[in-house]
Amino acid sequence: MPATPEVPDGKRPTLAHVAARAGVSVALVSIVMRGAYGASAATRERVLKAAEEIGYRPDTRARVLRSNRSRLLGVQFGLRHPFHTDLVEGIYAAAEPAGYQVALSAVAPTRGERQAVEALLADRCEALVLLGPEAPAARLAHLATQVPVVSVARRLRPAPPAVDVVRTADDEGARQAVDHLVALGHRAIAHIDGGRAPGAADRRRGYRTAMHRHGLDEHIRVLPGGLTEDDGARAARTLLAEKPRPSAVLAFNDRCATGVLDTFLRAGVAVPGEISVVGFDDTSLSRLAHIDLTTVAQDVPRLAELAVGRAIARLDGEAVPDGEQVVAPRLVVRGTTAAPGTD
Amino acid sequence: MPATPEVPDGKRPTLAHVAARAGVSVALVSIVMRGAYGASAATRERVLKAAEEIGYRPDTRARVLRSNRSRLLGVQFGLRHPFHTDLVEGIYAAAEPAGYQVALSAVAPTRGERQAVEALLADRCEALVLLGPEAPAARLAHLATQVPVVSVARRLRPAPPAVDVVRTADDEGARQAVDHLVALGHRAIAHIDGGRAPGAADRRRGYRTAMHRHGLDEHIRVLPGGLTEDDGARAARTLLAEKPRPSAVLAFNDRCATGVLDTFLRAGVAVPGEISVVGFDDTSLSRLAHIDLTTVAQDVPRLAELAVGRAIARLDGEAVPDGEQVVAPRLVVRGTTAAPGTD
DNA sequence: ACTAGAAGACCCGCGGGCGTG
DNA sequence: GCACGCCCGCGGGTCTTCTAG
Repeated sequence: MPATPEVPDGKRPTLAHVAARAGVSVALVSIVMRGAYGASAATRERVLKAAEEIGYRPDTRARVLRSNRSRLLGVQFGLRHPFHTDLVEGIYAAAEPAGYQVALSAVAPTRGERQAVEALLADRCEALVLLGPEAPAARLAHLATQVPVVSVARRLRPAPPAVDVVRTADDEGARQAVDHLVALGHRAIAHIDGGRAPGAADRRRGYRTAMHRHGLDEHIRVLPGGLTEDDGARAARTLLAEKPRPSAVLAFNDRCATGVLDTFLRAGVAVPGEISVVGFDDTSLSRLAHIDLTTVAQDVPRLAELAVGRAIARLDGEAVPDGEQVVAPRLVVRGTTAAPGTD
Repeated sequence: MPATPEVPDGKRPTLAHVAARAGVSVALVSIVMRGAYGASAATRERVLKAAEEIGYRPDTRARVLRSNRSRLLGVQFGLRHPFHTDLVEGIYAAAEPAGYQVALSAVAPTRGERQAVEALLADRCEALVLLGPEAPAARLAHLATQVPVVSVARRLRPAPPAVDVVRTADDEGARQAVDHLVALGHRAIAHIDGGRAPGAADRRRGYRTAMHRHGLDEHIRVLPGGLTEDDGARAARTLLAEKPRPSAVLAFNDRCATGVLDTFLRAGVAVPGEISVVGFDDTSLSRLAHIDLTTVAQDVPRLAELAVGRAIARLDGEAVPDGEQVVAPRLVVRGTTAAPGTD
């Protein structure tokens, strides 16, 4: 029996198996598998053939162990947030061309942010990209002492040193929405907010400031909301019960806006005829033909690209200036907004 | 200068650093970190303190390399499918108590199933749990020669050897929906199908069979649909244009049903007054108060538990009988179904 | 004398077998 | 019998060395 059997039973083939089969050294197989310089074309072909035949597959875990780099980006996200899943798609698209792998760690009912991050770190991720993290700023700062940390869509005030923030100019987005509505002729514009959700404070502030600038202070109206459809529906029911109803509503996000829309439709309140509705995020939800929601788009590919780029820059030891990267939002006008009283 | 400096600059602390700091051997630290037997309480405390101080964190990749088991379950899922993300939550809940970690690999526009699976395998996952895989059965069979494979929600005919299938009795679910509608007095019940999506064929067949059993052959009507809201909306528009409209619609899934609902609402067609709508999956979408969709529930926790259980059983070398694990669906009656003509 | 191609030693961080006091 | 240390190997990358041309 040979020292290294060609077909290792139920076990995973290794470099040694390939080497034995191809009749070369292990080191040479390593060179070939990495596509590195130092093997002749003929050998290369023999080795690749042998690897193919026994179904060899490089073991990333062993590889990482040796080379001190893992080239792994850890991403924490919420399974239930469409905005997060959209971002994850963008992160894959940005990371892989840069030569980085992505490790996903979801936040779920049975799995908090702490666990999600611990898993990523134990897995040797070189940097952490956290989508809408709700952990205390101090915790993020502590993490950042161990590994580069990028907070996406969650502003941190005061900014802890070394924690990068990539976010949309939420206040500016709210302003664009208000400007649009005012230009259409609206005056009584209400805002259904996101409570303590990441970004909510800025959107609220942006709304208030914009209303003030238009001299509409007396129409400022912030209703408690949240980030789910139910939150939006609840706030919408409050509005329905009112005598002079606002003629337009800016919701915290698209999910919230969807809840508002649906509640109005069911109550026979025409949108945008009787009331205009604006969302936030431009998730796939709002783009659907039958929702057709006017919304403030976050530039997801750009956010993903910046987040990945920032993490990589830190890893490459570039002198990255502290400070946020703020991406401009863009209002997308669709079918849920119109001049008031357009019935 | 000591052989192993206590604070390894920017590097990750290892067992050796902890050992040096605590003044014990590396092996002993290993024992303590694993909570294994063989260390005195005093030593244990000293070691843990040292580890804490320098921020030591076990390296799963090295650990995996050493112990031939990785205790890692690879999960492939679609970021855009709420049903998948719900399942992922269930898989976390089922796997972690059983002592298995979960590795997520998403299918995205820039990342096909092939890439997703390759990443999982390179990462040394011991088994693969594929949610609604669309790869050819032959490919799945090939994978199964290397590692246990569980296909969730995708039936395989003929069943390849060694590929486990965990799925809902889709035909039975469609039957329950039809029975419910017939009991309410409906006769003209249409089905918006899912094309070639996993499960679509069975739901279509279940619908046809049920209609036939009720003597409603002449009312059988299958419209081409799909798994997104837009697909549902498109089919709904087709129905709107018809003269004698069906009085009820069974949609392929909840997303599709949502599209149908919205289109009807916008057209002023009352649901369930003029037309009843039934979805499939019971995703969080349908449970929302303002959608309140009657739907066929898939037992997500059970599916997740079976999928994980099956994978683990294979890994434990249990003699698992080939064959599918079929989970019963359960109709959840909510607000979108009623007797016909209840206006 | 110089180079491409190939081989061997050793290391990464950790866990287990076996030994020692 | 308990607490602990030494040594080796998991799979693969890197550095050094050796050989043939």
